[in-house]
Amino acid sequence: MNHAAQNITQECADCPIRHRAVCARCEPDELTRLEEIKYYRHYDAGSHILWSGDRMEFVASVVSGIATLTQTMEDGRTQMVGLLLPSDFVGRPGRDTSPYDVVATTDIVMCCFRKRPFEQMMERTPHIAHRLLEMTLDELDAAREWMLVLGRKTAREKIASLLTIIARRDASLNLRAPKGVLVFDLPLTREAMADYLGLTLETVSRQISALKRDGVIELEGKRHVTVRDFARLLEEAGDDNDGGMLA
Amino acid sequence: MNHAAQNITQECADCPIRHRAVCARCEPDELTRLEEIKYYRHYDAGSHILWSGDRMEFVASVVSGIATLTQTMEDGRTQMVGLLLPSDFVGRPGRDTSPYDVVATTDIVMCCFRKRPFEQMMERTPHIAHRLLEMTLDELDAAREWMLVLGRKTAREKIASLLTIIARRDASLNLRAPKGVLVFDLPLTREAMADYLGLTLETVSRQISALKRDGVIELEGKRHVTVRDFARLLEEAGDDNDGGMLA
DNA sequence: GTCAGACTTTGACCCAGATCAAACCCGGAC
DNA sequence: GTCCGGGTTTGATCTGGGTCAAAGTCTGAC
Repeated sequence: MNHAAQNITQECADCPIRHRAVCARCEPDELTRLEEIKYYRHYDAGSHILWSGDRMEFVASVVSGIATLTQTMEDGRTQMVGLLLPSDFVGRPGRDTSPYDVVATTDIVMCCFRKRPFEQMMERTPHIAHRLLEMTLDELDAAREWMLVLGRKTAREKIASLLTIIARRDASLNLRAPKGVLVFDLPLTREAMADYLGLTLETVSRQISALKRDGVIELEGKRHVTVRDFARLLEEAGDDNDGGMLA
Repeated sequence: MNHAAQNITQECADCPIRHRAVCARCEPDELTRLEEIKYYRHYDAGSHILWSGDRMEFVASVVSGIATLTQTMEDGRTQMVGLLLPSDFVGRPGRDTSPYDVVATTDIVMCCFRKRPFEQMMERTPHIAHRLLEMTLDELDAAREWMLVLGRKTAREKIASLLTIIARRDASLNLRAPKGVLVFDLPLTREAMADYLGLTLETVSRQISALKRDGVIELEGKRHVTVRDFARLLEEAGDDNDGGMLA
């Protein structure tokens, strides 16, 4: 488990969903109601949280650890369609089954709410429904952004785009690094990255080596990354906007 | 404008959103309120309905014609991230600007609702908010399904997947064809298909020719398609489920 | 009818990324 | 310490789809 994730665990110890997932504007009594129906689940690295087609009996937010959403074809080709980092929300009120495999990439703790009571609460408190719509729209935007990556970017741009995403996520939690320099651990194996990017693991490895050789990133071991010039990384990603990271 | 689209125009003449977009369960008085704030817009083929970053002052459903959602990189590479067919909904309550270009592919008629009154109505009638969440989840699923297509499928599978989608859409409207045989017009140029599939227009053309040569589809002119064996097409698409098309 | 322009097809060639194969690295079990 | 196995890197080669180029088709204006 990486350092940033541990932070989240602590930050969210009393009420994980307060963090970013559901309750940005919760009144105290609503928080209390959420407290009453919540419980925790732990999964080991590598285990399936949900299989595609499984009945989903809960919605949840990630407390610590990493999970992925993947789709798989009969012949085994797989595509990752989402990455769940601490504070992310999983599950869809109003739907019975999961359309994807949800797999724990690291040991992971989820803060769960049984679906029925959660849905009932949604009906009572419209702003939670509103917040959920907003989160779904964010996910939709992210998915469509990723369609551009998958459909039109080169292998090098794809890697840079992924690093960008992970860096942004981690950096918003990890404020220790001096401004402009981002330090983080890759939460995924080369193979998982490949499945996210529509590449092979060999190509991922080669492109990471190339970015290192060209001074875009520094690597310590196989997972620990330092980015000294985030603007440069964005350029490599073929990204025109900075998502608010650069003042 | 193709025949199916004309059908929709007639079906929806009195209240387009009643069709499938927003109002599946509307009470009569809610329909009346919607009637009061709706108006129509016409766009010519090829014109921009919204530019990326534009302020959106309305939400709308497509009455007739086709539009696309696209993202473009600075160097001109473009990726289509959504296809708007008759009865589809555009616009996101709670968001101010469009993250995508919305372009009319054919002449198109939209049934629009000014955003503010629409949002107010959403607050008054929770089931519309609920329906909107559902539609957004559908879009999210479609986007993620498409990520698998973009990331992991071959050119031939991509083309077959696109035909599958268009055939399903059109077939649900066009009940004249004998069971099992689907007949429809391609609503997109080869270039637009390429932008949807993350290919070049030459590759699209070659793969369509190949599917024709192999008897998967029949072509009359450049746009009119007959599919005699839908299961075969699904197989070519690498798709395991039939989305309920085959009994 | 015929001309212009937009769309499409087809061919020849090339290259980014896949595939196949072999080492390498490193942490944990013993 | 040594061994083992999963993850990673690197090299050699192959190929699907991109690129460049030319020709074909259709439609609508005149």
